[in-house]
Amino acid sequence: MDTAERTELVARFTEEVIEEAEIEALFEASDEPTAYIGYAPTGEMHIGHFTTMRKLADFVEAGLDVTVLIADLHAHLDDAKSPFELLDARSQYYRTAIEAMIEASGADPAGVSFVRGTEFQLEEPYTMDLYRLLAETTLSRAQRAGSEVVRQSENPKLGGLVYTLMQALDVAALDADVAYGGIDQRGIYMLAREQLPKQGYHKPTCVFAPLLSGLSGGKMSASEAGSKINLTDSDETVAEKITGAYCPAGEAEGNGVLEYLRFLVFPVFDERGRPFVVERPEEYGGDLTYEGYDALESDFVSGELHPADLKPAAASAIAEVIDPVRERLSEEPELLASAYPETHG
RNA sequence: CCGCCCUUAGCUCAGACUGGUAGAGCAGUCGACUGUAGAUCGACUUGUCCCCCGUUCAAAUCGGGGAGGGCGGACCA
Repeated sequence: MDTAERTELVARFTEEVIEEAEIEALFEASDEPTAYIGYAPTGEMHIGHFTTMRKLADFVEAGLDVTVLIADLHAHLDDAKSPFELLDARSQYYRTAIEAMIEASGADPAGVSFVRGTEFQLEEPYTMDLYRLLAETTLSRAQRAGSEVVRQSENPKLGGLVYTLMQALDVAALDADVAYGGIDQRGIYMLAREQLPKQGYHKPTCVFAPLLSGLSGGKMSASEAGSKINLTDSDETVAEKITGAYCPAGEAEGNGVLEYLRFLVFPVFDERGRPFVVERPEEYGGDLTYEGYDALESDFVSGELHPADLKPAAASAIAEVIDPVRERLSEEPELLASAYPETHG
């Protein structure tokens, strides 16, 4: 694979890359540049995480050395979303779920390294850097950088601001050439690009995944069960949620069903060499088969493909993609039970 | 250490002064209408009124104590 192909693989299905030329330069300079993505083990993982994780398969295939950070300290620093006592359990659950998603995406999870925040964030080089950054960053700068990531409340804690600076520092601590995450992470990594060089580290290249729309329209909401599909949802539950999803005919913008197909189902089906089939009554024109997303979207936008026909097909495809992850989690029910005692205990 | 304020439905809050066991908006559920969903109509559901004790025939409401949260003041050799 040449540099152009590797770069294209890294950049596909992303929301933004800063800067693509830097990716090319990385591949030119090193045979195996490093990339990292961090997750604070807070709430249960869902399909949104899956679409973001799926890209790690692209990274691995492009020859990046990928590290996944399980940011356990962050999980508590962000408004104590995860109590200290549950950090171990949730970290284990996250790791297993993420490995399952990577594997379901067609990559070997053994090729991805896992690190927990507490393994290095309490050590001296890191903490000294943190204090330096703390001393040099204004409240409003940190506030702005983390506003899309850290929980915003009427009475914000200092932890949220420290969280933001720590994440910027994580990039350097893990020696990552590429910082990857959802587009909501943009503010933090822009701070990293701005501040890390001042502390003698290199400026990280950033790759951002899109944030998918919720099934009820608008943004996906963790607190709204019907707006997202969980990794543990049964086929029936997936079907119910997709059936109830906001899905205006002919409209691709903000259409969660189409987005799930585009960013999750098609890439995974493509990896498996499998087409996406829409079963449709003869009355409406009979079955349709799609090899790629673009053809489906143009049929949908033109009105050729009706939401009522698309939904059942999308539901079973999504269920199929999620299935191995759900299986994996159900093999070890104690993972979820101890990570979320209130809901799975 | 001192003082003041807040705590009512999943969420945001009204009701408290002038005691009679609780309301609105949003959310949610269900119908109607669309070959999906949404929007729009129509209907419906939801509560340890933060906890304990007391006054009273009767306490979300009054009195005392406590918990949690917020704000301010003081202290600064």
